[in-house]
Amino acid sequence: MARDNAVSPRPQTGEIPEVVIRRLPVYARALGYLDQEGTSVISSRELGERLQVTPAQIRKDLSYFGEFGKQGTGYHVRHLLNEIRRILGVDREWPVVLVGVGKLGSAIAAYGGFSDQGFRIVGAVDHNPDKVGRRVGDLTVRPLAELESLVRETGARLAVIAVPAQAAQGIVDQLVRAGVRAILSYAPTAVRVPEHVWIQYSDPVVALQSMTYHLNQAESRTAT
Amino acid sequence: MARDNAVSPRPQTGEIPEVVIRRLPVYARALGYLDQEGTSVISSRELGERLQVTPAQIRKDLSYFGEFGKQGTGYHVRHLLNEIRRILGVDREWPVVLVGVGKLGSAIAAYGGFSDQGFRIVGAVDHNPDKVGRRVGDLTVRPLAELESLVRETGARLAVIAVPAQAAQGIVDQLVRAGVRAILSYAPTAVRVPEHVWIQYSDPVVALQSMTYHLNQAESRTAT
DNA sequence: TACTGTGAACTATTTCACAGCC
DNA sequence: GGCTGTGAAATAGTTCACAGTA
Repeated sequence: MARDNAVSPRPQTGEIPEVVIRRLPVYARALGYLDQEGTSVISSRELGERLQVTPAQIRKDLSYFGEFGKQGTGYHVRHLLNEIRRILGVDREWPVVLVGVGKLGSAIAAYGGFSDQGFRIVGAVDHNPDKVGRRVGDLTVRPLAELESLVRETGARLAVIAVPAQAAQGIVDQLVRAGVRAILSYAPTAVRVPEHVWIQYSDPVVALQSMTYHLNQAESRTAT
Repeated sequence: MARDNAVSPRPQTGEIPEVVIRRLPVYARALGYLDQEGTSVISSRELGERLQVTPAQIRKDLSYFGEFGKQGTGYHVRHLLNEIRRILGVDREWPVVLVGVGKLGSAIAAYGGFSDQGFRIVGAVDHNPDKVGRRVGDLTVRPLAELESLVRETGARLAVIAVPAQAAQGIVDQLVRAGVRAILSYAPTAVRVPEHVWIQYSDPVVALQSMTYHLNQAESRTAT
């Protein structure tokens, strides 16, 4: 995964840490709710309480991108939200291709939460001929062979994959070849991507397994 | 989230970093595949290539828990896998309750990947009366009112929630009250939990949004 | 020779604490 | 008075580099 940053409109010094970028969407989401609730101004302390994050962290994170707050007052919710959305590039629509429409893939296709946030699933493909032609969400499933042309036609730079582990690397290679630059993978395996391509994994089993460690610890502590 | 560790069977010095614990399941998953493929021994370098992680990191991570390798050779796959499974506490079955059986929740209930890894979904509840009584996977959906008794009866310490943002905090509070100690949340919002309860979030939109930042950066670099 | 396990060095991230401002 | 923005200090995490060993 490429990590280099560069020219920016802000007087930014050096690199912006990846962890900071990962927190920005969380801030944006909370600000969206606050805005809906009619809150127009919020301090880093209040936002931090809501998100269970320290106020200093919020302020420091935002300071990488500019000065968005007002001393003595806090942040204007709507304004900060817009700024973060602009920074993240989510102030426009992103076409996304979906690979794999098994149970999880179908749920993703039907999930409204993407389009709400500007991610439009523009096509879905599946390896399984039985699935091809089926409707999921408002899409018709296309054959895997059409994956690369789908990416090229739609200009999608983002893909979500929900395929079995053995298929993942091959799919990723095809996506990359066709021009995809960021992949969210639900396949339970690690894959290799070139430097300029971003990948993120989401595996519920991995998440649960790291929590069982702590439950065990707590238990053995009690037992002692 | 509590972070304290304590007595341990190993000559372990101090705390084990949370990041290390999060990588353990990833190592375990890869070792499982290696074992299936018939690989019996692997070096940190080879495993690192597969996972796109430095060999030093793998060795360091494992060293928190003991000495599992052989100099000049590497690690015995099956043995290391068993050790990691034991460390994570996934060498036994964990009952899990599922809250919310909308599209995502149903996909989770039907997903075989959990039971393969020792997570058995022992019950599912939903707020919506229309969903109550339906079958998902091999479960019958129960009313939300039965959530606490379900947790108590099954002794579940783990929960997966897939509910709307507004419902999340209330559900979490009920789960905690009933004795749940770790929650995997697909609700698109942050919630508050007491110190002794672990929570992990998984929101695809958040994941995608942090990637669009980088795509934008790459684009503006090219444009300049 | 080819590897592990690990202190020590380095790098990254978080938190503190306070000047400056509304 | 209450809050932001931010250097500096403190912590946390990663990588190096090598002694030890099969």
